[in-house]
Amino acid sequence: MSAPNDREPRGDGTAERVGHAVEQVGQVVEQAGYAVGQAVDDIGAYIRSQREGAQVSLRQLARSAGVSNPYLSQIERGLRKPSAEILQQIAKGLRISAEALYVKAGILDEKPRAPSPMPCSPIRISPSARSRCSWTSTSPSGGRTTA
Amino acid sequence: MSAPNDREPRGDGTAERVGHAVEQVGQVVEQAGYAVGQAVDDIGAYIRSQREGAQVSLRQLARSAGVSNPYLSQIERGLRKPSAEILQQIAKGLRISAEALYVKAGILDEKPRAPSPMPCSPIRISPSARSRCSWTSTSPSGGRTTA
DNA sequence: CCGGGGTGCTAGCAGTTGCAAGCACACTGC
DNA sequence: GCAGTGTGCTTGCAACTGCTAGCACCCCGG
Repeated sequence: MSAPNDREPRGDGTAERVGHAVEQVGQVVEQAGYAVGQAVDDIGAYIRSQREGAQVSLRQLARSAGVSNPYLSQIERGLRKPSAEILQQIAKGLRISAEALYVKAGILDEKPRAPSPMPCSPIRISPSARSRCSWTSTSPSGGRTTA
Repeated sequence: MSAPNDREPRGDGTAERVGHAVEQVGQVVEQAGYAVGQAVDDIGAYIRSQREGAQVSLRQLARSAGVSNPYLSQIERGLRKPSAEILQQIAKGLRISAEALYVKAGILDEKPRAPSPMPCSPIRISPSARSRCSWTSTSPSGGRTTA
């Protein structure tokens, strides 16, 4: 059994337990890396899976989406990070909602939400709301707020 | 009265009427230009109005949003077009929803919508759905589809 | 063999994005 | 006067985005 021996073994039986723990830590790290890698590649892999599910070639989707096929290839492989506009075009080409791609890309939350500006809307400013919207705890002209 | 005379006057009274019509056309074109210009500057002007409504300086918002203040200035003046990520950060700084800025920037629709991929979801592929998802009216290997 | 169609990817490049360094100006206190 | 703080903006630059031209490969028909 290839037990890792990167530290001094404390005893005959302890070395096996340490090796087992190290092995578990390695698995956890590996899973974390997989999760991080998945997040980075999520949108690209998702686009590819949608495209393949629709049985469409990369070039066909690129054309119907109005993006270049090399760029779509790079996006799918996670080499580039497309803008929202490109995602919108790809969604149109895939005939899915742009929001679905936004969510996968991490620029939109999953839950539908009314896009309302709050709480410091300029239309509803009143003296009491103004004090609520104060940004500096100190006086407006005070504080070391050099940019 | 400075009537525009870019065409031959047909008669003594017709010249005035032509000039009046040209003046009206000019106004319509001017309004259209204003609408186009407004659309381009919409997100920048909107961010500025929100910021001023909250009585926050450009630098204060830039810092709380985590973007550079020159860049925020450029965005407000319509000189640059920020990415969705930057819009997200600005929304956070303004304490408004990112969706509100996405809508103003034209990358999200006004109406809340569930981000569901449809109709060619790979999970729901079935023979009938597959034929519905066909992308080429001709046979898959036919057609001039050179990219 | 050839040419024609298809496929996905590589490489180089122009334009864009977002930043840091710095400027000019205003205001305040000594 | 000075120095210190604040304001918004200009400029130059590195990194990034999205593209075009081209490559290698596959399959098919003459």
